[in-house]
This record gives sequence, C-alpha cells and structure tokens, in this order.
Amino acid sequence: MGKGEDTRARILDEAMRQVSVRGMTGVSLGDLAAAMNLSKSGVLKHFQSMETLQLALLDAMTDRFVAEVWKPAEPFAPGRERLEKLFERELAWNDSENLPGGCPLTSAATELDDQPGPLRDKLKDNRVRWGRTLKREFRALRPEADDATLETLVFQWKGILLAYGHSKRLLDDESARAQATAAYRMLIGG
Amino acid sequence: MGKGEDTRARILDEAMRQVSVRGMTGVSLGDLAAAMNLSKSGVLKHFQSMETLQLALLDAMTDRFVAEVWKPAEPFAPGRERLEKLFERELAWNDSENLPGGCPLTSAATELDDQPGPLRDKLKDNRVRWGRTLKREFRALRPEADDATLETLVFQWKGILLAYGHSKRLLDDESARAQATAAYRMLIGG
DNA sequence: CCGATAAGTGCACGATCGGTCACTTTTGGT
DNA sequence: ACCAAAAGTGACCGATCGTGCACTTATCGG
Repeated sequence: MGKGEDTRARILDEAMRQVSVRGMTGVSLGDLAAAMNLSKSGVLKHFQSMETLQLALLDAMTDRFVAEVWKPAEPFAPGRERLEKLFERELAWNDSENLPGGCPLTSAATELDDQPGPLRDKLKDNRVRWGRTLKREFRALRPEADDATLETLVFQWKGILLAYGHSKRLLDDESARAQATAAYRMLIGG
Repeated sequence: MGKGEDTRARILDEAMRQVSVRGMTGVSLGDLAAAMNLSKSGVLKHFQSMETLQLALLDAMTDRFVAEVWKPAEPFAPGRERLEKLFERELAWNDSENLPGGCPLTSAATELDDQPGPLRDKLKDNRVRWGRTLKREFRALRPEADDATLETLVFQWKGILLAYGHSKRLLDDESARAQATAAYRMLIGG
C-alpha cells in the first residue's frame, strides 16, 4: 500500500469518527484537514470533491460495519447462534471507541432520509441489504414463520438498536444495555 | 396577539418544518428568512441570536408534541385505552404534513446526542419527561410489573417509533405502518 | 389623527464553507 | 542516485454563515 492509499484510508477513518459525532453534514473540509495536520487541498487531492469523499465515506462505513458486525458472526450457525453474536457485535459496534458518537450509519440515516441524492441512495442500499441479511437469519430461526412475521422481527431488531443509541447517548441511561438485551430476549424468546 | 408575536410564531413554525427535513444544524438564518419573505435581520429581531432561536424552537417542538400527541389521548382512561390513542397519535405526528421530514425531535436527538450544551440539555429534558409519562401509562396497564419491566416496555415503545421513521423515510417501506402496529400488538398484547 | 414604539430593511463585517491553481516537497522504481 | 510521478502546500476565489448597526416603515394606544 502506497503512501497515498494510506493517507486516503486515514482520512476516511478520521471522517468516520467525526460523522459519528457531528453527522455527515457536520464534518467539513477544514475540520478534517486540521484534525489530520493536513491542508484542505491536501485532503481534496484524494477525492475529486466533497461529495465524492462523502460517497467514499459511506462505502468505508459499510465495509467497517461488515467487518466488525457480520464477519465475526459468520462462523456461527445460522439462526439463533448467529443472531446472538450479531446482536452482541452490533451493540459493540455502537459502543466502539473508534466511533465516539455511536453508529455513524444511524447518524447518516436520520440526516439523509429526506434528502434525495446519491448519498441517500447509497445509504439506503446499505440498510436494505442489512435488513435482508437479518431476515435470512430470522428465517433460519423460525422456518415456519411467514414473510410478514419475519419482517416484523427485523423491524423490531432495528428498533431495539435505535432505541439503544438514543437511550445511551441522549438520555445517558446507564441501563441502556440491560434494556436492549431484555428487549432482545423478549424478541428471540428464552 | 400583536404582529410581532405572530411573526415570531410563524418563524418557529417554518423552522420546525425545516428541522424535520434538514436537521437542527441544517436550518440557516438565510434559508429561514428567504422562506418567510423576510430579511435575515428581520428574523433575528425576534431572537437575540441563532442559538436563542434554536432554544425557542425546541420549546415550540415540545409544545406541539404535547398538543398533538398527549392532549388528544388525555381524556382516555389510563393504561390500555390511553396507550392505544397515544400510539396512534405518535404515528400521526410522525406523518404530519406540517412536518415533511417526520418527527423533528428525532432529527434533533440523533444530531445533538453527542454535542454538550444547552440545546442538548433541553432536548434531553423533553425526552426524559416523555419517557416518564409513558412509564406511568405502562404502570396503569400492568400494575403488577416491576420497574425494570416497565422501563423495558418504554424502551421498546421508543424503538418501534424510531424504526417506524427509519423504515418509512429512509427505506421507503410501504408496510412501515403495518409493521409498527404489529410490533405494538406484540408489545401490548392482544 | 398623531406620535412613540415596534417591526422590518439593507449593507457591511469577519469567519468559514467547498474548490482551484501554481507551486514545492516527497516518494519510489530503475 | 536520479528523476518522473505522486503527495502535499499556501494563497486565493465566490458564496454563505451568524451578527451588528443605522435606517425606514408599519402599528396601535391616547
């Protein structure tokens, strides 16, 4: 890996960290450059424009999410065991010290959900795929269930994780994790 | 109500609409003034500064939420009946045509949750109070349940509504409402 | 109907936004 | 060790950010 590639990766890394706190719109070229001890033009050399950087950032977020949530769970058996691991990993992802503001995909989602454009499209694609992955796992857990039921389970899974971030970060609720796992138990069954 | 009061209210109304789409940071003095056919200084005359405007905006959001979600449900009997109405009203609040980007409190929450300051404090206070209100209703529904159980129910309630906004707005999921009510049924019990 | 006060305008300000360009420094293959 | 290409700099651009100030216009009680 050449120096350019390395710098580019480090920029995306820092940007991801900032997105988790300030949101996608909140990270500016100036802040980013300052945080990296680089000039604004030095940053832009690795991306044609700010929007290109943001698109690359969404890709980087997807890659990291897959690497830190899905990959560790993949070796486990489909269904209950894998879901258990996925849930644990997704909580850990939300708590990662590399993401001081929690899941950057959540920040981006609430920010972009009503702003048409390539950013929203890419993010939507990411989340739709994740929903399908979860649905597969729920199907393995409950082979007899119909599609509507499976989708409701996925819906609730997402709800639990959104509520986890909300309770922990805005409400400073110390019991957020306990409540998330309690809700998970109610969903999956003992 | 003098003309000043009226204009001030209309500014906050327009700002709330914009927050639901662009988020709290996304609404600027210039855009706001343009949307109101007013000059930037004309807007700022009603508020000492932009941050003061934002604080007033959070109050306005709280008032509207109470008026449109809590008030219509208040006449109903505590517990099941009132919860039913509250849930219906909160879904309607999310769908309100006055709020083209969904619940502005949700936008503000994910945006401010890691940004210390008076804005975050006020929003947190708002959401904590709402959580307490929900807990009271769940206690009326399940008088035998312990505190932890009640809080898990509140946690899940919030999760359902967060997932509703996410599914409807980012994923364009037509069945979002159906899934939200299905999840509600699972939570409350038939 | 008048005059004090409230409401709103218009211009200018310093700061910051994303972005360009000519330039210098660094890197790495031969 | 050399030198072309890659990496990064710094000054500058027009636009927009929030804000202050001197000013004009509209409102409304006496």
